[in-house]
Amino acid sequence: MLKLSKKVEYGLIAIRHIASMNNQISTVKEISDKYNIPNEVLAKVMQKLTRGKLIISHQGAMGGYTMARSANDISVMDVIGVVEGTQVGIAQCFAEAPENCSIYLNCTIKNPLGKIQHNLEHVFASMKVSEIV
Amino acid sequence: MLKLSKKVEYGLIAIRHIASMNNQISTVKEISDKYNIPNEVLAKVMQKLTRGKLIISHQGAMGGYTMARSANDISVMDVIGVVEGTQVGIAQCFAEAPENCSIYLNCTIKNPLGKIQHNLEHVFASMKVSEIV
DNA sequence: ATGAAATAGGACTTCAACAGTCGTATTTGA
DNA sequence: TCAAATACGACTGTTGAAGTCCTATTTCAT
Repeated sequence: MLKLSKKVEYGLIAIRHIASMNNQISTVKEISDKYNIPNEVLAKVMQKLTRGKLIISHQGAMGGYTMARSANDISVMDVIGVVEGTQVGIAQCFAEAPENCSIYLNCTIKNPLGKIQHNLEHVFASMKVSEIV
Repeated sequence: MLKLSKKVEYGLIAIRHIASMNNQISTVKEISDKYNIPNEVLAKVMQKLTRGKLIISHQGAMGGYTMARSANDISVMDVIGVVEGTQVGIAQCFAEAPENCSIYLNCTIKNPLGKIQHNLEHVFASMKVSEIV
C-alpha cells in the first residue's frame, strides 16, 4: 500500500544514471548489470521513458540512451507518469472515473483525501532528477 | 500504485462517522448500510481500530462503538498504521528490512526516496480526523 | 433461562496487478 | 554480413487486495 512500483524505481535509477553521464551514451546492459536489475524489465522501462520524451534512444550497434532534456527539468512525478501511464491517485476517484467507485455517492472523505492528494502531488513534482544525481 | 487500500478508506469513513456522533453509540450495521460498505469487511476494520485504541467497543446487544480519544488527537497516519498493521513505506527498504530488497546495495535512490518518504509521512500525520468531520 | 442483537475473529475464494521471462523483429555500426 | 543494440508483444508465476462464509462470544431485554 502506498508503495512505488519496481518499474518506477528502475526508471528513477536509470534516468539518474544517464543524467550523470554528461551526454555519453548508456546502454540497458550497462545499467542492468551495474544495478542488478533484470535486463528485459529495464529495457521496457527505458522504452517508456523514450516514448515519454524524457530520454532519447539511439538504435543499432553502439546505440543506447542519452537525456532528452535537463535533469533540472524532469521531476519524479514526470517519471511516474511516463512509466506508469496513469496519474497518481491516492483513491479510486482520483485515479479513474469517480463513478467507478462503489461508494462514491456516500463517500464523506473525498474532500479531505483530495487535499492529501494535492499535497502528495506537490511532494513528487517538486523533487527533480537533478537532486538525485 | 500509491493508492490507499479500501480498508483504510473504510476506516476513515467509520471513524469520521463515530466522531460526528457525540458519544452516542454507532454499530457496524448502521455504518455499513449508510455508506454502502460490505458488512464483514467493515466489522474487521473496526475491530482493528479497537485493538489500536482509536475507538472503544461495547459488546452485546445494544453494543457498538464510540471514540476512544478526541478526533483532534487522531491523524490519518494513525488510522493507516492501525488498519494496515505496517508502516507506510514508499519503497521496500522503508516498509520492511532493507536487506530484503534485491538491489539495496547498488541502489542510488534510497536517500532521495527517503526524503520523499519523510514528506509523505508529514502529509498524513498532519491531517487529523477532526478536520474531516 | 432464553433468544436476539451485537462484537470477535479464523478460514477460504476470487481477482487483478505486479514482476519477471521468452521469443522475435528491427536498426545500425564496424 | 554479422554482432550489438533497441522495440515490443505474449505469456507465466506470485502476491496482495477485497470480499464471503462460518462460528463463537458477549450482553441486554423479556
